[in-house]
Amino acid sequence: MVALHDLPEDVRNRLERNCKWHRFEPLAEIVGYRDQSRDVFFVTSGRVRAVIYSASGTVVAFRDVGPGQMFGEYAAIDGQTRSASIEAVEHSVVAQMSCDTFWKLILAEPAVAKAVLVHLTTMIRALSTRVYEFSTLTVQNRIHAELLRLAREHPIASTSVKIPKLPTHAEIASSISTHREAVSRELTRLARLGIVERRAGALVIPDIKRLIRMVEQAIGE
Amino acid sequence: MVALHDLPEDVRNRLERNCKWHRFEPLAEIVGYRDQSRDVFFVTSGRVRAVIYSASGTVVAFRDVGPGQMFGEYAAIDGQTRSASIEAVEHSVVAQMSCDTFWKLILAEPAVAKAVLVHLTTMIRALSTRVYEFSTLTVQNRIHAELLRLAREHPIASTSVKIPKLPTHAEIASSISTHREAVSRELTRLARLGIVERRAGALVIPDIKRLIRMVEQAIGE
DNA sequence: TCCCAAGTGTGACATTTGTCACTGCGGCTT
DNA sequence: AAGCCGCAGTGACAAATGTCACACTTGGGA
Repeated sequence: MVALHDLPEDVRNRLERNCKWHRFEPLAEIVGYRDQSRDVFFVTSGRVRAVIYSASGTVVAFRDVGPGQMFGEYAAIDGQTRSASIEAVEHSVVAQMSCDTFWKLILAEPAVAKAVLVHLTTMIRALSTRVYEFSTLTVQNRIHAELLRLAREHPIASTSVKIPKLPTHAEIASSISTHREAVSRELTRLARLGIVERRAGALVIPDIKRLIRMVEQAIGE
Repeated sequence: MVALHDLPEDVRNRLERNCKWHRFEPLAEIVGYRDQSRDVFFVTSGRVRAVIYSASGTVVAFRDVGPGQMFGEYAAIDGQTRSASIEAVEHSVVAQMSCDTFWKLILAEPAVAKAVLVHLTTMIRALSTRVYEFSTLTVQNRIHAELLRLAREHPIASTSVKIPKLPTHAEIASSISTHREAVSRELTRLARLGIVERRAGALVIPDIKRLIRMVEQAIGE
């Protein structure tokens, strides 16, 4: 997370005056794939998502961006076209900063430079993992790995983890490159095996270590 | 490319004294996947490759690093373990710089900071493309796209491009997540269609625009 | 309350992709 | 010159994955 919060107050104030603020409704497109714009955006509230729609209708989801996080940084940094579309998932408020201001900020504030560098390597690692999983894991195992990633965002209660708002099957599918049906079937299978329990809107994993073992075994095979 | 060449000479000399130099034979492992080291390396001559071997023997290739390029930067930046193994492909000479020196360099030299930022976004774009292609293209189309990428590294002679040293089928396969056989078969098919011509050790693409059209059509479908 | 839309569950089937097994071809070594 | 080795070519088959069709569930609005 790029922590603009930690900047000296006068710097932050000046930056905020340099931003344009926008609100977006769900499904609104904020940035278009391959656009030539180069501004950087900071999400204040809500949630937006980086996706690419192929012409045949397949949706590839790259990442979700929530409060305190930024998007649009790739084009701002390298001057290329937008690497993906950004669309609002929820009602969102975002601040728009020009690429020039962003560069000045990076070069003037070492803490920002560090944060951006770390942020970029984090993205690289996430994408590498995805490529690696795609190359070595079956669809089933990718679903397990994705469940584990979702679980890791929530606290462990003794051995069990509750994922309160499980994304739709279609959303899960589009982040691991498969189809809704495969996710549905696998969840049913995992439920039969007692590895997950489906509760209204939520998913409970009674024994998270068991899932961890399954994933580790799949990766190390 | 992170251009250390462009630094003032005194800075560069000091840096070079801070580096340890190494030579590696082909197949030597320079950095191990998940190691905890954090040094950055610069390739002076030769070529090294970032790969992960799954326990089942599948090889996933991430990128090749040649003279003037660096590797090991992710761990140096975020302090995590190594994201992949690095092994020498050819006899290579490599300079090793400590993570601390690297950070000082970034923070002291804006040109270096910029270069590293651009380099990281380039990596992100390459990985995103790979994820996108994997999610939307068939094996055949991924082979076409990879051939096009290889072709783009070489000059166009009127309409044709010659790829002098085509990587082995197995190498191509491991950068697009498929198998040697698929590459072999598809090259045969493309040769029959007149889209490629096989010459001793080289591959000629007589009409590069035709290949470009094929790839664009596949992506936009 | 009822109905609709979005999301889900599941079977049957089609297609793609991977696996195995074997042959052939250079180039290089002994 | 013979033989070996890594890479390449290819057929037959197995397995994984995707597609389609349709029924069911559920949680808000009208």
